Amino acid sequence: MHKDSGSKQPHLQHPQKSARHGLAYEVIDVDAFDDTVVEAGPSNVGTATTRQPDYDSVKRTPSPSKSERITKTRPVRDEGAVLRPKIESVPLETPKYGPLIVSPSVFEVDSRVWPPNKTIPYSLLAHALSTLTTTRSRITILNILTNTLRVILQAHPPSLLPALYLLSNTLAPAYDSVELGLGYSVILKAIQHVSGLSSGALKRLYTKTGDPGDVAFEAKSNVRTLVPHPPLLITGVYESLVQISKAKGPGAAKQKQSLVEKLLVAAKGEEVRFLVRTLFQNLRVGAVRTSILTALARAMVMTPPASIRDSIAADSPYYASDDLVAAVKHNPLNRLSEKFTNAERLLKQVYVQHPNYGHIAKALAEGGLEGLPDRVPFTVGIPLLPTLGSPTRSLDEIYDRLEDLPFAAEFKYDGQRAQIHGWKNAPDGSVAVKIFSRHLEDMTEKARISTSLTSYLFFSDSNLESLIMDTEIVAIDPGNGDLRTFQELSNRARKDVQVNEIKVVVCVFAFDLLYLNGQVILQEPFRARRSLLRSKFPPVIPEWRGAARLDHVKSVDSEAGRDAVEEFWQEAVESRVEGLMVKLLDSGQVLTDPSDKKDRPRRKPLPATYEPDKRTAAWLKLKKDYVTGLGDSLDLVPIGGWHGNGRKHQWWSPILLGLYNPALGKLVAVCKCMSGFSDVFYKALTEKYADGSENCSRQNLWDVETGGTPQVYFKPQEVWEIRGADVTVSPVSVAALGLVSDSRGLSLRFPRFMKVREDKSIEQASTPDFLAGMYRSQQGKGGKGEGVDDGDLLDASMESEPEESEIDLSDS
DNA sequence: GGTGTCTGCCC
DNA sequence: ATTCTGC
DNA sequence: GCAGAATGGGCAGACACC
Repeated sequence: MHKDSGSKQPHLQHPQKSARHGLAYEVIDVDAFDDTVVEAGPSNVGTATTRQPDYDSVKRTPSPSKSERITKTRPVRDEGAVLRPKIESVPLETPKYGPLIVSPSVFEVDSRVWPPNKTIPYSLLAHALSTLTTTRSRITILNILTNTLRVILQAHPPSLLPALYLLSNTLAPAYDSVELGLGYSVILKAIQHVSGLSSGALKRLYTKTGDPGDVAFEAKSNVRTLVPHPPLLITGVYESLVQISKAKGPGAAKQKQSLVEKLLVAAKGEEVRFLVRTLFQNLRVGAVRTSILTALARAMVMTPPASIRDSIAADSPYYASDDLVAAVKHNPLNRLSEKFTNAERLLKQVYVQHPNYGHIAKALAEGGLEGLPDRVPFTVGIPLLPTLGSPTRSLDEIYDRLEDLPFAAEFKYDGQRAQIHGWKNAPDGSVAVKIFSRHLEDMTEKARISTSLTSYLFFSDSNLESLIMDTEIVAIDPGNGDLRTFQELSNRARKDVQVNEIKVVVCVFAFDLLYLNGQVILQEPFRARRSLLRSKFPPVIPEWRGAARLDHVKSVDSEAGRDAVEEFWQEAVESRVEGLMVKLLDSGQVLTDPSDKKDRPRRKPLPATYEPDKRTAAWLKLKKDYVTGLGDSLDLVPIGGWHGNGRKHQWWSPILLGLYNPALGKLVAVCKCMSGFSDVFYKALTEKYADGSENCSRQNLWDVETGGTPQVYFKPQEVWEIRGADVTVSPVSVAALGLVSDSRGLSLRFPRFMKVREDKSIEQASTPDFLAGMYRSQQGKGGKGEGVDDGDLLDASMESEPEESEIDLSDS
């Protein structure tokens, strides 16, 4: 559910026929049973949660059928070996857990609850996650996670890796492309099947809670299982998820659903909530990745696994002796925090260069923290997390932040980030290439053409042994090399790419070099890395027009003077690029607070090294659409909305926005928007358009034209300024339909709310003609390449383009 | 076999 | 991607 | 300033359904 809740998702709008396929269950009328029925019993995990089951929405179901009201579900087939403990028997009762929400210095792993080498029940994680939801304090969150991992490290180290995956909403390293292939549809069918509730009841629960895990928890609290299930184990749940990910081919959806149902049937109490959140890959407990790494480091400091305990040196910078732990109870300001800091820095450094929990968990079990970077090293073929840029809003701001430190300003192309690895294999000298996306997915196959280019680099330079390059892959015109749009790049095939069937020609714009011939060069300043990149890898324009080109990003250095930089920015604005990336060339020092005008302002070091996983202040991005007056602004009317999820569940979010079509006197939907609203604004908005009030209806009362169907319609009455990066040709939008394409409308990329236009009435909102003009004006820039090429675009040359002054309505 | 739905992943 | 929020 | 959360448009591919 973390992805989309609008028209693309059913959003529980289409009641499902009650699913009775897959694993056969008997749905049993609850009235047929009395309290003597064997019950799994409410688990005693999650004592910290304050949520209580609320049957309201179930009771309010209009004339519920018996079977959908309160039911029991009895599995009539074997529950599947995956969920069964394989080695030793595990007691059916959930263990009594002590509180995890205490300082690690006073927390003790209770050996009565946790005898060594017993597999750990999933209920420990559910308990931990449930405890996490009671706080927003970073310190407390870290304490809870640290204590949880200490239990695992002491009692059953083999559970560590699956626990890390379950806590981090992942199944495998990103570059291993393991996917659950589960989403809204399958999971809700499974919940429906297991709970026996109608889809209408689930829909009401979902609207109320805004969380599928909460829906499952409440739905299942109505169900009492007849057969007590052995407890879910951390290892077992993880294995089940892997099973789900492996279901492929015809019948896969049913197979996945059946595996989900087995998990749901076996889950008790809070386990249900977090299991379902895990299936949605959105745990929503305030801990994603950094917190988990930090907690793992701290857990290792305090409770190293037995396998390495004997080999710990007394003077280790990482491990806390029993004496130290005892001392910290009386004097918190001792060296424990120093050890935490050391361990965190070490573990994070290792992870960002080798993001693989499997390798890290194994190395920790075998040798602990000491020497970890040697056992989990930087490795060509394994992606490192990329450096990211911080947004800025003007060149002035950039000069304020970097002062007179030299920098390079580079074109920021609108393509796809690609980290290219290439190396020669030792035995036969064959060349291997891997290409990774910004989020470290392996896209070698999709980027076959860039893979060939990389191989070519090795063939043309026999001294080349290995490389890792940071690049942007951009669609280009094969004839003249003109830049093409992101949308066109997206048309590339992603699987089974045949080199002789290339439809989208690309240029690989290289902008950084991280590794060369066995040498890690992250620690070199950008000037040195760039110089190596330029000298070792000159541009390549192959003769065959379908082949990928290699080029360097267009750039200018600040040493050329501010006028040259200003001019370069103007060039970027006029070309089909997103803007500039400004990068510090040499490490230096900058003001802590550029607006601070004191005599002796504080300064902080600013390294020009490659900083994996950092949104560094040494890389500043300046995008056209951040700059007032340059981006595409539309004045749109809020015409509908959806119930939000998670922290926004009490508000309308996203909001559907419309253009005003003066010819029809009607509003036409363009896009949804969920960004740019403050909580205060949401609150006021949700009150103004209160569900059921005269301003808000389930029916399309005000006759607006919508592509999809919002959950509610708003009475059109106000105008908002909405900023976007680009106008896109949309397969779903009905806005400006027929003006640019007969079959497709127009929409907005990266829409966000700027402000209410108090001065405008809805008749003064932007029109379809205006939007179409904006699109054409955008197409006119940066060469002649057409952004969309499937023949249904209308000839723009006959239409008038709006004057530049008409484009920006943001201020007048 | 064609169309629609769902999912994951680019930005 | 963008943006907001709490710590 | 970091970390986390909510969710935008839009594409290909896999599968479900008819």
